Amino acid sequence: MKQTVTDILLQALVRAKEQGELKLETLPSIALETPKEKTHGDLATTLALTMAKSEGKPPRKIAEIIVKHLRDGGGLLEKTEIAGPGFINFFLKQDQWRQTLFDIENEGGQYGFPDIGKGEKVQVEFVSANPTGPLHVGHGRGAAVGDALSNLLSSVGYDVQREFYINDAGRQIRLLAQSLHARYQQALGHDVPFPEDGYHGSYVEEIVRNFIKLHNKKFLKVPFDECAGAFGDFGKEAMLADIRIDLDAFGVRFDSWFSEKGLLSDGSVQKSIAELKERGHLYEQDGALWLKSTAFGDDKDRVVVKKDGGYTYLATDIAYHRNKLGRGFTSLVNIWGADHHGYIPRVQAVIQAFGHPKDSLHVLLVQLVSILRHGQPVPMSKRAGTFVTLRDVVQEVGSDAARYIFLTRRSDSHLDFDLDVAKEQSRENPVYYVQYAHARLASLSREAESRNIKVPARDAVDVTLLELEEEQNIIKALAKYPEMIEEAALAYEPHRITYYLQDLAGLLHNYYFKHRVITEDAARTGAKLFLMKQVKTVIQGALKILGVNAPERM
RNA sequence: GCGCCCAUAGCUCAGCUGGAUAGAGCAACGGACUACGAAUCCGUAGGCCAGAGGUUCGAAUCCUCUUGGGCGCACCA
Repeated sequence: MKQTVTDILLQALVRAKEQGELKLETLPSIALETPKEKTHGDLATTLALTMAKSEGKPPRKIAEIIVKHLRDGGGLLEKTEIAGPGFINFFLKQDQWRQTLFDIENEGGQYGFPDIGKGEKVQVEFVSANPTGPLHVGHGRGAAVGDALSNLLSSVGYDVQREFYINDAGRQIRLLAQSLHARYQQALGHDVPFPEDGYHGSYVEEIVRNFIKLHNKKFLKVPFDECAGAFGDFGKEAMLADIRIDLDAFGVRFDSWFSEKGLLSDGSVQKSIAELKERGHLYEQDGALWLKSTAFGDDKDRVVVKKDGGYTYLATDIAYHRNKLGRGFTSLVNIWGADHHGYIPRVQAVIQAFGHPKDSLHVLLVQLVSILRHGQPVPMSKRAGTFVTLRDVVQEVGSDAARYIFLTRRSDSHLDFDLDVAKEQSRENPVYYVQYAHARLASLSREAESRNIKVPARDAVDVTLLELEEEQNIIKALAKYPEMIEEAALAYEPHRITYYLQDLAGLLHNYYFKHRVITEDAARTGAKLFLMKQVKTVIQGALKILGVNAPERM
């Protein structure tokens, strides 16, 4: 619809040029928007305003010229008017709007998902928590955002892979091993000190209990350095199993679990470094090997191989991103905690050092989540082991509420997660507000069915009977859905879907409260049921992207 | 000290890559259940978009500075 109007405008411009009324040295890009104010029409363009300078004419004058040359072959437009300083407002014929109802009827769950990806391979890497402790709410937010984004991208035609990067190589795992070792000794009666910055959570003791069941006192007299691997591996596997359980309960599944350790053991790191050396992006200084990342906009160069011969974290990340690029993704999306933002220029430098454009990597930052109870923040400290886990939250408020609330903000803004609100079953809780709209519609169709009233088929419905203002509003909202989806996908902003849903649910509730759907008027009832059916389809599809259930009953 | 992000109603936040009179929810106040689900709806009030300059037909949006917050600045992971 938007495209058609754009075409009409373009043709008008061409005609105006032919008749010498406009200079049109460069063809302007035509931006159409939907005005907030209804009296400003259904679509509007600022074309005349933007052209004013290059044409050397007052914008209203230009608008008049354009409008004069408009030819609406398809009978799309009801009227066109010039307003304000030179806006051109288009009023569409009602049929145009109503057509969207048939579009939804025809396309069903596919409605609103244009194929913009065209099968391009995209990878979304998210959560990637260290397997040294349970997932906390911050990870949950990352999981919700990553999963919804993946759903969104794959719905618009991208071939999406979801990957979890396992940081299983470094000091963290060693620290976990030390913590386990200490608890192991303690559990078996040896009073050994607990490592200074070890993991204090009670889950460590639980892992140790399982360890003892398996190995008994086998490692009691073994020096730590000789059994670090055994403890580390056991701990890692236990934590990963735990993480999978939590993610599963949260409805998040990964296509791929990628181990950092593997990059070291299979020689990838060495190969990557060799390649960068060949490309001339590495140099030696002070006994260390540096990446010349400043060449790509980083504010300082970074060490890759330390003086002592050890690799930095960047070294494995170089290998990891080289590996990703080698898998043929045209676009990589990394979802990171916001505290890693300083790391972005470094990794983008890596991408470019391998000869890929900077923007083939998109880093989405996810801000921290503060948990509130009764409006008061719940204190969290990782050191003291008192952080709120994702498991706790999902158990308390449910997966739907948690996921939805995680997606009610832009990912890079702080989020206050109030447990009491999340459990509340009212308008204050956006999940219920939207789910209730869906359940209401389900209830409505049950009601219609019980009265033996059927939703009419597409060729048996008279949608011109949908004349009420509230019905128009709903239809327009439905027509805007594909646009919203496309924008959300291109901007990597799944939160837009929650806002859209709240808006649509609001329109539905408003309408539903004011007007009866099922009446004595059979034709009108049919048209309304048809409309309601399409609303339900859209709500259901949007919730599916978010990974939230669309209940038939609540 | 350098860099990144943020500042919008009392609170929590949207604001669609510069558009027309800045929007929701909560809280406050006042209303609506003899009909398909009141887990809902309607109304009122609430703003110098942190401040100051600039860019232009037009700025919450872009640029500069100031103030006030958050976070990064390792041969840690």
